[in-house]
Amino acid sequence: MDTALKAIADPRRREILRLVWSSEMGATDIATHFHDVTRSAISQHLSVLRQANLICERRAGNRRLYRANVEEMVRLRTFLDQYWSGGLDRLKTAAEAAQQKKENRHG
Amino acid sequence: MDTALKAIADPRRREILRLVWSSEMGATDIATHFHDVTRSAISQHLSVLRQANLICERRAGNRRLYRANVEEMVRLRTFLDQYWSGGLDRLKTAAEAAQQKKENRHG
DNA sequence: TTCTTACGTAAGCACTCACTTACACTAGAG
DNA sequence: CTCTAGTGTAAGTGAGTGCTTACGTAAGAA
Repeated sequence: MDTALKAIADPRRREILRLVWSSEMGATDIATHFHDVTRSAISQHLSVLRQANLICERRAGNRRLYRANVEEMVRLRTFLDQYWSGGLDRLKTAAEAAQQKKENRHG
Repeated sequence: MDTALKAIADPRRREILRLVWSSEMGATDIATHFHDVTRSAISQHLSVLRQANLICERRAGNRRLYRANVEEMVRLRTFLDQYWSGGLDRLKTAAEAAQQKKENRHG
């Protein structure tokens, strides 16, 4: 989970994820999308994303097709959502404490 | 924004944020919460969080009270939400493309 | 003033990261 | 087999990170 979070903390990798989110793409196609960086760098970014389980790889003859692992991204999103809401809940805890007591007495 | 994302990618900093989310805490109090790391390390983590604008600092006599900058965290959450939903939208784009054309002609 | 508490910060170290160049490999075409 | 397109990977580099120890500083107590 931490690995995934660090993986998406990099803007280049987020861009890669966007590229392969809805459609499969070969590594070279992905690399061609970035003009300020080497194909090798992109390949290593793909490695990081693969290790974080954020992308899936499929081999087709010569090529390797990548697509985002939406399941894992949803898990990541859920994790963050719980983190946020956990914090937000604390903000309300004091205010809700009395309220919940009342509700309990009324229930 | 990227700075903030990298800041919360560290579990220790996420824990710190949780601590100061709902209540102010002094730096030493925060450090005391972690038994496997020095007060100095925590101070540097606080620096990172401050630079990412994720915490606010208030001075009270000798002490420095920290609290989470909820506004910034909400901004970060919104940014990620747009990122996720942007990806999910792409999943539906093909299906919706024809639909939207129809709607435009009808409008 | 001196002492203590509560903190930041510089210096150094081991490690990781993003990147490049260079090379190795695999699959198909000829 | 050779040639080429598509791709991973080793090696090296400069920058950044997380940590520690050691020191510096601001605020109040005695």
